[in-house]
Amino acid sequence: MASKKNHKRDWAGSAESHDHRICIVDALDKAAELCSQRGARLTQIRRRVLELIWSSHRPIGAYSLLKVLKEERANAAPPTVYRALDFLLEQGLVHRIQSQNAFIGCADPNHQHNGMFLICTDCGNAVELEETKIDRLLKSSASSRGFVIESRTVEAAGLCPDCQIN
Amino acid sequence: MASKKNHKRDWAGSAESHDHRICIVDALDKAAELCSQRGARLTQIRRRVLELIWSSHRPIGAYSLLKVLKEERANAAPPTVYRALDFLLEQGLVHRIQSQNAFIGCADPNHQHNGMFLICTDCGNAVELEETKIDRLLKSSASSRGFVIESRTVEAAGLCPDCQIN
DNA sequence: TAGCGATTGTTATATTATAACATTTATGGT
DNA sequence: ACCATAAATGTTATAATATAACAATCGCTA
Repeated sequence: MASKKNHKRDWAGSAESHDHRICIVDALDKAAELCSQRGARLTQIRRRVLELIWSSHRPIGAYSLLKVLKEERANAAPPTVYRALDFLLEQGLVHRIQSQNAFIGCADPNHQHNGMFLICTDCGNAVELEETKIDRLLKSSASSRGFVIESRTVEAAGLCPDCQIN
Repeated sequence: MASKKNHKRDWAGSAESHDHRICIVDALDKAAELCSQRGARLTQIRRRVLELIWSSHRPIGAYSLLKVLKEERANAAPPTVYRALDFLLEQGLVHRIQSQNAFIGCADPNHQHNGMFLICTDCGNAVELEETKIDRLLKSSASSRGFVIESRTVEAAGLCPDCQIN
């Protein structure tokens, strides 16, 4: 009957590897600080959406966010979420995972960058990499064809250490 | 009045850099050969969808394909296109461009691989790279975290040589 | 040529995302 | 404090992408 596992235990993510509550608080604090420095307004909605996104290390979709928001704010609608996401993306506080049409918190919002991710196909968790070498290679490969890169998507799917055990 | 250019001339793509008709014919021939070898059926619909995808070097969306198909086959519907796309993706004859929900012909269908692309934000053309170094780096970066990659997406957006001129 | 699996037809619907316009809220200048 | 303004949010509608489910047909082979 091949029961499909669906880990709560987390490689990147939750109780067993770290206290995720701190993860969330840190992310929100840093976001508040950055927005303040930039004169950008981290409103209630935006802050709450960011918090929801940080509620796990799994990318989360716009309509999942909406579902939760609706319980708290009866008039939440798709634009409510998408506008908040637009803001958070602009501020570099979250990244979009193109292969999933979903969103995840940025690990290092201090400097603007496109994320680079390892995404577990089993537990769903994602970790952000910073591999300057890959960017350099990609840039030089592009350059050799006269192409100038403005942004890029790098997403790898596979099995995280925890999920390989099974 | 900043008129928006929209090149027909092509870096990767059409009349000025190569005879694209040959491009299409080659792709279809190779697809037929591969499918035959594999005992996979390149039916009329599948062949036609592949041909439409190869009609330019721009990634094309499922509903653009559908629009054309409908002119030829009154009963074409979304599943018609998506099934053909599923087949072509399985056979490695096309790649999905995640950042655009669109599809493009595979430059080298002989060996199964995920594509790696440079996509011009101006003219829309895409070229497929093969950078084994990037894959090696990504693999080793994943490996150092105990992660095993099964597939990946690498897409860079920017300006192709032609479109930088303006 | 009967049976079977693969392919296609058909209808309906799920999921993701944006357009357009109305209303409310926050903020700086006076 | 008050007003003008821009920014943010509310609201309704719809566009764009993708899949589910079941029926009909096709093509191979036993």
